[in-house]
Amino acid sequence: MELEELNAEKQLLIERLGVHIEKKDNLPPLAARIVSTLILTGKKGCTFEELVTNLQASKSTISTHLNNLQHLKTITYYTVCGDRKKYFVMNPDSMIIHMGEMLDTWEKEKQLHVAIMKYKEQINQNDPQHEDLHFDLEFHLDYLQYLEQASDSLRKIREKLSAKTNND
Amino acid sequence: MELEELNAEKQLLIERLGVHIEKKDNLPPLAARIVSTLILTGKKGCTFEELVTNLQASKSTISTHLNNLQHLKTITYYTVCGDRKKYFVMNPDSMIIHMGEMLDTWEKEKQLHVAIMKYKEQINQNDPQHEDLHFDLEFHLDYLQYLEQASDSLRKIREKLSAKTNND
DNA sequence: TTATTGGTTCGGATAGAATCGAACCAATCG
DNA sequence: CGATTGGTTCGATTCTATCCGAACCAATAA
Repeated sequence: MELEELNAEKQLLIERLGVHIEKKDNLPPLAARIVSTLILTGKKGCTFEELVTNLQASKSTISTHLNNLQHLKTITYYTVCGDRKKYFVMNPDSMIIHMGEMLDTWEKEKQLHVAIMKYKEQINQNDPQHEDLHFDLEFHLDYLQYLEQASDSLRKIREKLSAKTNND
Repeated sequence: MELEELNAEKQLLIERLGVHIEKKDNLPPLAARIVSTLILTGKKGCTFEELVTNLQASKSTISTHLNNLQHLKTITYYTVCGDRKKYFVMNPDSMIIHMGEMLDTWEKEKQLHVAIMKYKEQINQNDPQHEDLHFDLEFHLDYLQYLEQASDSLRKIREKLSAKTNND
């Protein structure tokens, strides 16, 4: 049966994607499984109950992680009239938000490299002999350049996604 | 005194860089402090004893982390004749190695996105009505493109660094 | 009103990461 | 030889992340 097969495939992908998200975003195992489930379920979303049974976890655990993920702006929910349940879905902006955080991190990393270079230059000047022991600054320059390029690339695709999301 | 100031500056930078490395590379606090100390100390390196006193940690902790970091190829050491001590320094290839790992991760991430897209396409085909609930594949295409661009950028700078390192 | 549904909150069990202390070992020095 | 230096190993300890169960609450249904 096609349907059975597709469902098995889905479970496999949930696990595979879950492991990946767990590492990449530093999330607890079950939080990552929630996210991967929502990604692979799409627009119709999942209810609290469905997550509890599908992930075989306790209500309390699911509840806590759902709240955390909402605070992180990773997920949201919608409701339908005459139905008390919440339908949880991925936040459509989550990727854009995540990219923004990445850019901030890289910005701070750049500032750190600049600060380190300043320190190393002073040391070098303070000790003009022992040139063999002088700090090598080129690495930091190269790394800064890399961060610039990566940031540019990320900024571009973020703009592109932003435009799309706003058009909906 | 200039020297005092510079040393204070160094301690601040060790802490600041340490926190950053701890998060970025997912290392234990003390391992990250070892790495940041070595980065800010440079070619002359640090001895076991210096690390123990400077980081105010136990010998066992320092020993364990030094061994782990060597296995991770993050650090190495050199020795001088007639001196039993090891002088620990950053592995000059560590950045290149780290970039290689990053590229591998991105490659796997790409494969995951491809697998997910295949799954979603099948679901869409299997259910031609309910177009409103169909999976949106564009995001994955955009993300794949981003990963490609980022990989290219990273590969370029890796080549550049490789060439330099080999010329020494 | 009572029962059910959908969900939250809190205390505690468990497991694993990170660090330490003390005993130990191997090489050199006097 | 005995003492010191440079470092390792391993068991104990501390700390924290993750998850669970049970009690609880608020809204709707009957």
